[in-house]
Amino acid sequence: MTPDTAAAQPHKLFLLDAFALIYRAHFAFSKNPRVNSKGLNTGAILGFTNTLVEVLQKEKPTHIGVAFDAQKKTFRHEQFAEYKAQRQAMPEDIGLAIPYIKKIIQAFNIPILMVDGFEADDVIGTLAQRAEQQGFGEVFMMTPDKDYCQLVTDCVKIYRPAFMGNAAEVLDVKHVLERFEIERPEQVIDILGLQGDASDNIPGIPGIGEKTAKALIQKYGSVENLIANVHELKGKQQENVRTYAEQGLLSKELATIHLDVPIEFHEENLRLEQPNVEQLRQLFEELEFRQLAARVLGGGSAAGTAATPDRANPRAGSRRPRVAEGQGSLFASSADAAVGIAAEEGETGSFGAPAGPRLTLQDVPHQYHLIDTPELRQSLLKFLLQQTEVSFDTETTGLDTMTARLVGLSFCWLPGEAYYVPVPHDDQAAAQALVDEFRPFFDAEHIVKVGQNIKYDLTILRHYGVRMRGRLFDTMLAHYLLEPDMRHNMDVLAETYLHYTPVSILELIGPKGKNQKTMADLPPAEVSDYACEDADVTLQLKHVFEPLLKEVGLLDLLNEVENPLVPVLADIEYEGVKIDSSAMGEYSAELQGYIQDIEKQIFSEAGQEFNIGSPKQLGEVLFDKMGLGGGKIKKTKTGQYATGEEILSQLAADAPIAGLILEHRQLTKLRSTYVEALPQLVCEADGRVHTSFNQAVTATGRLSSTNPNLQNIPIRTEKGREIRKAFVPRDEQHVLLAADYSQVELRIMADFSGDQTMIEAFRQGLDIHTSTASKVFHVPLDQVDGEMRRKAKTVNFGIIYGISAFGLAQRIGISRKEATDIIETYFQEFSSVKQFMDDSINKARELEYATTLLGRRRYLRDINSRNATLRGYTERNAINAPIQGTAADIIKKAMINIHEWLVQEKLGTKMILQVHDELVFDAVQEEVEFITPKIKELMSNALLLPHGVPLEVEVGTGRNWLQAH
DNA sequence: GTCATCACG
DNA sequence: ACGTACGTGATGACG
Repeated sequence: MTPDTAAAQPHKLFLLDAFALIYRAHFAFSKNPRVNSKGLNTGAILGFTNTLVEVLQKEKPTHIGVAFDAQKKTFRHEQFAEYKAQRQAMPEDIGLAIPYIKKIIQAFNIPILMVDGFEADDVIGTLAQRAEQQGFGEVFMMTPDKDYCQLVTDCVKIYRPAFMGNAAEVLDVKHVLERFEIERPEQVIDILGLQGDASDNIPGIPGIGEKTAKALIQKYGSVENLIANVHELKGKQQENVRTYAEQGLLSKELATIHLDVPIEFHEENLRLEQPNVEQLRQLFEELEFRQLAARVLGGGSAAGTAATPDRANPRAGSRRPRVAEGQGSLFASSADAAVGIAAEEGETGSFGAPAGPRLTLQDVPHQYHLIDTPELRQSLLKFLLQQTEVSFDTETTGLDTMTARLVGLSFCWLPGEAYYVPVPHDDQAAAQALVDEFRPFFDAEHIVKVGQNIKYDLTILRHYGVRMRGRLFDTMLAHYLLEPDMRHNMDVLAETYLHYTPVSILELIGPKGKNQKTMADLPPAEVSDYACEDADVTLQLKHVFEPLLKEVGLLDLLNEVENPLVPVLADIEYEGVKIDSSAMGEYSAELQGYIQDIEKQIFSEAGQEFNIGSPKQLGEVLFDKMGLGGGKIKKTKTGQYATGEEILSQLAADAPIAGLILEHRQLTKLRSTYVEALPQLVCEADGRVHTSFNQAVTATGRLSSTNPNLQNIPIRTEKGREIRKAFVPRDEQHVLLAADYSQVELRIMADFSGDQTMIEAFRQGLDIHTSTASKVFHVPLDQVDGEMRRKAKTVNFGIIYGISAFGLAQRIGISRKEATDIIETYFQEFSSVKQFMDDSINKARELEYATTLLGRRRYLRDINSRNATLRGYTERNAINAPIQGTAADIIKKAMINIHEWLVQEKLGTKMILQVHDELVFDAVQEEVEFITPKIKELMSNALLLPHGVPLEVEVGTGRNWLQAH
């Protein structure tokens, strides 16, 4: 230790637990994996390196080391054969990542610490203790793992790196003692010894969880002392502790971090050195960590520093596989209409946004053409009409389809070659004329139109009178079927599947702000490359996705359901729904009156004024000031008082204020979310509200609705229902017609399980909840009372969701024992249902996904997880996803068929909403009689269930949505 | 931007 | 023994 450095800067040692950090990083990216152009999953590497860089830059350690677990078995395996036995093999992606991570650590000149027979925590613990004994400054053990809490002292702390939005956190002795409710940090191992740790396969003692463990250690201080005083315990607990005493001691031993690892602490070995910049540069380049490279190595002119290696990248030329399809090219060579590449160079980095250089188009051979004369347009059209498949994209002045104006059109039928047609956006008549020039293309039945989120383009063109014909192929939906729980942003798809980084729109029009530019503010020549690239990338994505879909049997679902649904949804959105704004205004005033009234009462009950809408203030008033809750006060995971429905309902029995708050919540919700918000979303042009249906967000295949969400308009309470009266037909000649599937999900479950009892009930047209109640409570149908039916209904829903006794007990307010009995009886009566649930889980365990009737998949990669909570959640998904997803398949099919029929019959009735099991129509009154049976028929027969359980549809009409039910 | 809460199927 | 029913989106509060 050199005296001068010691004086200048206090010592600060960081010891990193490599595997713990790597695993965490890997799973953080599991939702949107990062894959480089060689197909290597780089999530874990990037996550780990980011964490390392962040700690170096922010915490400025003077000393640092990274500990890895030994490859060989450790002493823990010898002590306890099952230790980590159930732990799954390391995911392959992590295995491949490790060598890179080690190289990066070495390039940083940071020592890697590894001792045969020991795990990283032992190594870190030993070094930390020896450092402290030598009077070294501060030591931080960098890990997300809670086992380390046992080691914390005044000098040795845990550093939990920033994660998923949470800031970095230092845990010191005080934190540990509070969290575990203990007196000395070593007692952490007593707690862990008793409660066990499922993920490490430390058994603990049966019957003891977190709470009991804390209580027992508070009283007895240690596992040993607890066992010595076992006679003081009662009943089952005493028996358990006696029987499993040895297992408890062994568990404690397993949880103990050993501080006798044969490793010396020499501060000079851990001193932070300068990194080997050249090695890092090479590694980052190989891994394609451009932003990170710029941050760590570049600093200043990011674009300048790394542009050279990228341009020299030997793989650059092969980035865009050219697929020889489509025919003919408008230009013989690129010389004719090459668009300014120089402009792009100038643009790069001008907003300061992208830190690293991105691959620019000059890396690849492409020909993007600006088509800006009548002659060129005619020529383009001629070529377009010769194709069977063309991708196209619209450029507009904004994202709001109701107000956006068209700025340009791009087309592509050969990968690498695209055409951009600027539209005179400041002259409506000229714009219309230009669109009309291309009408033969839009009308062409023989051309498959390919697009990314093509519903948007359809809607824009619809405002120019275009009704697209011919088949559609949406790359966003293609990816949605391949990876339903990921995002489907085109730039990310291009990176992942084409290993290509498109020009970001940010680079083109700048960041959001008050002077937000639009495409209309740029010269066509600048928009051209961007627009052409979008069409080009989209076409290439289609060529990647199509074979992938075929391989997994999803191509039919895409072509028969998702793609044909696009124009249906576009029409629904375009049509919109009429809202009676003045009725909303009146109701708003009425609600406001109730709210003020209740507010006064609440303040008088509380004896003070406060913000009722702030859960924080509310919790303080209720529990601190008023002392409600009688001891058992629940907190949320962030440590605030929980004040949810459930809690307040319980309090309402003895504290009137709780009921008032619930009422206040309900009314303010209705006011702000619906009554106030909806009239503001009425479109000026046509006085209607246009929601957006998102076809690619849910994991199960359902649609979702935003802006506004019209799938959650109130109906369950009286005051909420009132809002539905403001949803009205377009005029006196129309009515609202609502068609609902009755109990689709239960019917699907009955059918899938083949349960004869339940199928018979549906065949006979019985009320399914009453019928269930009769079976479960062993009473004749006519003796089922309301209470029994209510319980049976809850059970039926519970089944669909993957029931648990606890959940059922909570929901119908009975004991867990009673709930267990009900479930048991249910499964006796409906034994095939039980079989179906087990089969669903077993099948999912094998495949790691679940499927719907039409083959839609939901991946369930955690179904074999050793984390019981996660596994349980995934198992419930294995049961629910096929049911919910099949219901979605069915109604989507119905929508397509009904839409087609309405168009074909040239009817004036329009479909205007979908609410999962319900379709709403703005129906011409004279057509009602004609369409009602047909809609019923098309919905009932949209798909046939394998065992033939019939689908029933109820139809109603009225002067508003409420009446229509 | 995240959290807690609550509207719907 | 864990923790506890499936799927969404909008809001106001707060940092």
